[in-house]
Amino acid sequence: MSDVTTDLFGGPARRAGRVVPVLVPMPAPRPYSYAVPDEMHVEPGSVVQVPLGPRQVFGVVWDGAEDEAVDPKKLRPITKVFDCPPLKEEHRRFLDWVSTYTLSPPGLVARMALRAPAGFDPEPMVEGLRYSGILPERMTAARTRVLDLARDGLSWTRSGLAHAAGVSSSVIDGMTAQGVFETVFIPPPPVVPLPDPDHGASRLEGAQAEAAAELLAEVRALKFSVSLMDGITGSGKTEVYFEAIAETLRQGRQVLILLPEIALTASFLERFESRFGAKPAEWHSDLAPKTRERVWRQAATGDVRVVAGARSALFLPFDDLGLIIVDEEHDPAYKQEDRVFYNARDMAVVRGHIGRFPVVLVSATPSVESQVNGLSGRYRPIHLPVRFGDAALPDLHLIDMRRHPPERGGFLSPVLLRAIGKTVAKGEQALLFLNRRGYAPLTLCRVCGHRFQCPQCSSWLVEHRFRGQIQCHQCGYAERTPECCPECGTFDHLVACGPGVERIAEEVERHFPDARTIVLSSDILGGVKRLRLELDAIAKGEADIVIGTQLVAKGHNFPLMSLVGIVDADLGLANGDPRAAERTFQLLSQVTGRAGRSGLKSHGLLQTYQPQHPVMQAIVSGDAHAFYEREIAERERAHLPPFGRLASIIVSADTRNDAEAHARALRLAAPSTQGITVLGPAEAPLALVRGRHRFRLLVHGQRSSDMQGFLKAMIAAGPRERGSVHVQLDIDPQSFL
DNA sequence: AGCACGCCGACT
DNA sequence: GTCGGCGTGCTC
Repeated sequence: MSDVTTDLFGGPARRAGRVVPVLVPMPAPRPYSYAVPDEMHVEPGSVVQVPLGPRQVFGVVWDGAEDEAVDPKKLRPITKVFDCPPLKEEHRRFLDWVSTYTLSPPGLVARMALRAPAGFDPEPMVEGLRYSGILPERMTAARTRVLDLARDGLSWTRSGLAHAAGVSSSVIDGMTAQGVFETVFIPPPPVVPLPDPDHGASRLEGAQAEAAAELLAEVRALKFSVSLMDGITGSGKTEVYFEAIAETLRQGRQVLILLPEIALTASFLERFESRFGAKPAEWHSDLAPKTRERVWRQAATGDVRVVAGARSALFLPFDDLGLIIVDEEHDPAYKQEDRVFYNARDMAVVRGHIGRFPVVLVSATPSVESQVNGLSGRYRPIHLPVRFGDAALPDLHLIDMRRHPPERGGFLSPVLLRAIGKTVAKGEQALLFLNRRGYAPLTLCRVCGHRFQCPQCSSWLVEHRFRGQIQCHQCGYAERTPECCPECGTFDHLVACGPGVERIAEEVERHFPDARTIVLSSDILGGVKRLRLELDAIAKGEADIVIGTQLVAKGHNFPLMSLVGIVDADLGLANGDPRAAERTFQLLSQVTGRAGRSGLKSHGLLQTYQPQHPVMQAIVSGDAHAFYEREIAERERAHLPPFGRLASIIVSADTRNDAEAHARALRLAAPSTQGITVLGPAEAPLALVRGRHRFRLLVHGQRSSDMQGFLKAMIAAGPRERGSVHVQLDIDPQSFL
């Protein structure tokens, strides 16, 4: 190989001591410099191993501005270059962009693209067999079947051939011993078979066909675009975007389907398989290490055509990515809130822009900012109405709790109780939804008024009667339920305030002692396995009344479910979160959508003290558009995203006092800034509550450059405890691409 | 982010 | 006398 003239790092190589920048997985502000040993070939994007302090780490050879000379005495040589495709130019620009946008060190962003230790070297060849032309000494029926397959001269794996011929592998071994096969080395099999774009194509009609045609046109245009596809559950969004995937596959390009982690279910994969004849490669946090490496590598080589993954899949080193689908685009799980703070939905848009390919955002209840982008024409809106002849939507009604109060000590109104009774009597199922785990969210002493509070983070301790514990849902602190008040020592005067699912179950059992009642919440004893069993049991009709938290909102179909009761539809409306109304709308839409999917005439009843609230009105009238319009206007008034003309800053910290203190300092650091919102510990994400002296700034605004200048000044001037400032720019990325 | 170094409290 | 908590500083 010729050397000097092909040096990719500008000009002839200085033979003695070529130096390249390398991004290492630590929070340095820029790449470190390493010496390239003679005879070693590296180029920008090469995945390498380098010494860093006392250990060896993975890194990526970078490019860009020449960095100032580093003390040559510090310079150490690259240990090794991995034999894998270098990260592509567009991938590197993407990582740079994410680093700048999120104000995260580039090395930590690059680390997300290298999350497959040991996947960087090629997989070893697999030992295989090929027919040698020699016949076995004696023919048997089993041997004939094997030879019929092997005669084509292609290579087989030992177990693959045995399986295909329907014989045991000892038949193969016997033939091998007689020289029927010669050993060959074949490339390892792909992690998933190739998907066939024309495998299970179904004919789409009406609105679905029109929507698919629009997406197809975007794919064929071979350029950047963002489409926002909305339509309620059952309107066939998945079938429509499958058509866009098929077209991208026909172009020979790769596809990424982003899903919130919990939506990556077997049922989604099966749906994909029945359309394309093969499963997509999966990518999520609890993938087996071996599989993880293979998916990483095969995405890089192009052997994997479709990846369905959680947000981190966005950082895979695709060979030729041609389409990203972001399903459930409104889902907050797309936000990563530790180390590098980013929203995968927005970064997907950025990756599409850099790679010049289409991105499709999909949701039954789009986020307000995406809706705005759809309305303004920045994203192309595609609306799917309900298909004619489909199961009717549930018939939804509000229960005004001021007019139909529950009996003393209860939480279920007589109207809802009557409806449950009727449903159960018909042999159908009722779902009661309350997004609150445990028995009661607050316990207090009736004698002295003491309230049980978390000693670590100061939120209320939630009683879990079934486990005999009081727990902090913020930080995980738990203790045995005390029998007396720690303040005044009085026994038997502790009182539970407010309902949780366990308490609703108690009330239901009191009214319907003969009904089979199940409580479903994420803290269920027996974990995910038990949960799956319970869900199957419910689907088979082995329960009459199901009481569940938000985990019943997703996915599962209960064919016998004909009543949904929302115990407290107002819960979540008044928690200080600027997205409270939006989140409630999304959650309640999902839950009420659980009924009415079976052909049974079904009903939804929402208990509320605020029947006039826009969320309640939007849900029962089915007029989502009116809700969005109002919500958008509301935010415009409050200078909240996506319209904040001035920066809007949200500070959250582990105590409300800390948050207030930070906010005061921010006002001092940047007096022109308006709209500082302070969130207390209840709203602070778990990760931040756990680490002490950490706070988070959520900055909403429209222009990234302004935001960043402002933030840098503020960080320099503001209070900073051990450098642990985390910043999330919750801005529309398109406005400053 | 890791990891070493270093300085004060309770224990095999 | 040591073990071990986490504060501080460094890595091309």
